[in-house]
Amino acid sequence: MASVDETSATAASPGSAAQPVPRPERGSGAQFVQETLHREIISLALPPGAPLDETQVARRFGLSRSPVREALNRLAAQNLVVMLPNRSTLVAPIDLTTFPRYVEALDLLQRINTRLAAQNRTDAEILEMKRRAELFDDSVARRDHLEMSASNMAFHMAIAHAGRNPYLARHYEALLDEGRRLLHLHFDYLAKTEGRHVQASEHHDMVEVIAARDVEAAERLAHAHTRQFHDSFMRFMKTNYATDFRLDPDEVGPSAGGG
Amino acid sequence: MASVDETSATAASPGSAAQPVPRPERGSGAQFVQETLHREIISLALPPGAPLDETQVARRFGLSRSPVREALNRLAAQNLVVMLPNRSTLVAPIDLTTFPRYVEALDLLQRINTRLAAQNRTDAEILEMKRRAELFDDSVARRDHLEMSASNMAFHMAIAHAGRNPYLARHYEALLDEGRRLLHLHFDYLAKTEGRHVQASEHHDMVEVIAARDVEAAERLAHAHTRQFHDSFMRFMKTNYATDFRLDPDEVGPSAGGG
DNA sequence: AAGATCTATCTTGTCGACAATTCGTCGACA
DNA sequence: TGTCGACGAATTGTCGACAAGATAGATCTT
Repeated sequence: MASVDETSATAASPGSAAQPVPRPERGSGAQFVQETLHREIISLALPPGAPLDETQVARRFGLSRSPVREALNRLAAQNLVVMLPNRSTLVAPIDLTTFPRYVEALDLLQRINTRLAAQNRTDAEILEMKRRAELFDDSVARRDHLEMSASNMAFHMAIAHAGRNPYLARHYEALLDEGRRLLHLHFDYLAKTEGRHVQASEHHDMVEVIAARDVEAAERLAHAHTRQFHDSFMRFMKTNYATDFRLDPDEVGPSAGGG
Repeated sequence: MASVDETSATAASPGSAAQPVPRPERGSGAQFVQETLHREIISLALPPGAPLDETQVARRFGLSRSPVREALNRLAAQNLVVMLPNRSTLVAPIDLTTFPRYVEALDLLQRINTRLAAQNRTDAEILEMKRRAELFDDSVARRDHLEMSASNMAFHMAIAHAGRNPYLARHYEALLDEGRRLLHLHFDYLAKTEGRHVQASEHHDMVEVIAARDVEAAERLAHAHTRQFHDSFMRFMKTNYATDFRLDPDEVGPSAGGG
């Protein structure tokens, strides 16, 4: 199911891939487990609420429980799994009732980071943003969902890094990463119901105003971008989960409007 | 600075910083290690850059390396320690050059959380805020530095919880926790140079405007509160580290969320 | 027969041990 | 005398095993 990217190019490893038996290189055992589980959780291959038995995961990766436990701990710190004390650990459930709160937070961080990028960006960072935007376009063309959410996040993180505030960038990154599961939910919906409506041009527009150092326009576009995601996801919710979810109709971003 | 060498603490030495008291508490040894180290790092009893040898920490707590490793992993997720791969793990250094960036992030989160609290607070939460504010006053009166930074954080988190956005509250909490080390640096300075200038009344003022649901005043006070911390810390920096630190004179909080 | 209790099994938390890697020191050589 | 290489010590990453706590099923009681 999931593509196996070889993180280890060890000696004498010609082409062995796509097996639950990776190369247990010293020091990278836990990291490999973490990255693999991360990918599978993000892509919803591991559905929310699925139990993650330490022994079973250890057997699957051909490792002992120690590196698995370490990987689970790190994933728990990212809020991707929840570890019940003395009980099983399971993939973090998605609480859709907090979606408006999530968008509220995402909107704020997206706006401030994009705004700061317009203030502080260098020319080299503009080129990097363009490269990331094109990589996102490529993944969209290939309909590679995992690559889409990954390259989308990479694009926005390129902006955040240009903003030069590691604290805001870190929190923004955490929010984006958590939101990738929602994106995948969204992707499945778009693939099943109608043609994809991904507004790739928005990314390029954002780069343009950042390059022009237009601070206000950058924040406005960032806000619109969040809102686009919000509206699209709400449509998805209304059609699929037709039950009254009481997703309250708060405006996205409390004092954002108009700027 | 006053480096506290805790590595020499053995089984029978009641050290000042490192208490070798072994806790036979069954079921949550790792949590105890985490909380103890957290406290000692926050209070600067474990100075930034101090090495944390797994074996030594394990010996100190009378545990094996497994729970210690788990505790260190969680602390690493909180950016309180850094784990060099295949090498020692040490207490996270404090990069004072990023202080303006830190304040920038703290200001934003403080303003939005306080603003949301003014919007969404209940009467019970107002009472809780008042209780927390008084607990802070008590700790100030007792000159208990650890309690001061803890109760200050608890007060602001009471506000954040009233704001009803768990994502913004979580990031705010992380920033406050990271900032506690700066507060302790600050406390030492205040104790050594002049009488304490802690504006305890600011907390009560904040509660008042939140109780009155005055959204704009709440954000304004939150901003002023951050600025107070910023200015005070900058004075501390200028006197103690008289070197040209190039702490850039950016305005605290450019024009981010405010409308 | 329904509910509570006890037991069997499973899972986690912790432990001690081993292997691999890194760092410091010593020695050799130009 | 300065630089390079090897050896040794120390620390981390990983492993298998054991005990405590929890879950589920079976048994007993009313």
